Amino acid sequence: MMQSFAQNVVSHLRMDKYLITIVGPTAIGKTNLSLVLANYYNTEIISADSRQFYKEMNIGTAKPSNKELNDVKHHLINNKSITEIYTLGEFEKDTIEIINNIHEKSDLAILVGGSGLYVDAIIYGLDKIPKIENSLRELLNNELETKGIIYLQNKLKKLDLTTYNSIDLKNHRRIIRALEVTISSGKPYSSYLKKTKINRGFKVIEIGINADREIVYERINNRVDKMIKDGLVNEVEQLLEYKKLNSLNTIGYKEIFNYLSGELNLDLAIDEIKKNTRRFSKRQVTWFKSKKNIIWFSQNYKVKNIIKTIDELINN
RNA sequence: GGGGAGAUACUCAAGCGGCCAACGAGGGCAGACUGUAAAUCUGCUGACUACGUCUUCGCAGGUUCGAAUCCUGCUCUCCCCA
Repeated sequence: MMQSFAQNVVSHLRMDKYLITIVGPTAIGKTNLSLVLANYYNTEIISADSRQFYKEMNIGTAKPSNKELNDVKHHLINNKSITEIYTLGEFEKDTIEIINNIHEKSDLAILVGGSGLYVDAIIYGLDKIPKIENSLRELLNNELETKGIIYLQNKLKKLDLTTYNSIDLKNHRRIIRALEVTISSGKPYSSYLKKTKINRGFKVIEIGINADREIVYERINNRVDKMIKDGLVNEVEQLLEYKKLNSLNTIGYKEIFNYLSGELNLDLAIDEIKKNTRRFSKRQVTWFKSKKNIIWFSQNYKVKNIIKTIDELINN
């Protein structure tokens, strides 16, 4: 018995485990590809999409259909309520745990999503930073309102000169994050950023899909039109009382809130959703372009070529 | 037919003799990014053989050292009266 246990350990150690990541701009077809691959490799899918966590948001987040969710086991979709705060750190912890569980059964797990930062948190890891009191962020947001950004900049200059010199000082989000960590932990934010290489115990194969911009834009337009047909306005109306929540500061929702409040007519709101989605997709492309390990496939990709690429990497 | 208002860069819109390649907004393009990330923020946006040069502010002339800004004529648009 001991012997077979040892053998198991050995074979387990020798067998490399993989994480396939699938990234690319919104509406490009990531969900679809992930389903095909999950079926082919008989494995499960983890979502790296910062809005698909929320169970109250459906149409506007272009989640996989219920059928698709049932066909293949999905993780981190509908796992949170819009009223909860789900941090990147928690996402990292949850995802790693899920990947390890999948790897008990399968050599390969799939992470799909358009939230570049979230994917990076899994591939490269986050430095350990203590948890922050929620009230502190509220306090800093208040100070931003009442005293202005210069005040916060100067505060940061005193407390963490390194960060002051390296971040975009016009971006209040960056300043507030640095300040809340520094104030709450008593150590400068910059002292936590060590960029330590993590060892996750699995290898990562990064797959990117993209298309010519006109094609992406066309897909975006079609998708938005379909969301409206599917009842996006009604979905957003149900969430009206939660309008202020961060989770609802989301393309497709904020524009419809503006429609419901009478600031925009519906056609204009739809155009705004399309425009904001185009800009979002551009930001995604900018982010992913800078990632050196992504293997890109263009609009005419054949799934079998992707599988061939993955298999070659695994077998070498 | 008569009277009035106006024509500015991709769009809207300031400028009303030099500080104007021309405020601002929109749109577009490019980029940043370690716990709010579908968020947040930044830069560029007349042409070029680019710390310099060239061609622009309806068109054509004129005044002036100098015009998008003043004058004349023309074209077009809008409004009012007939």
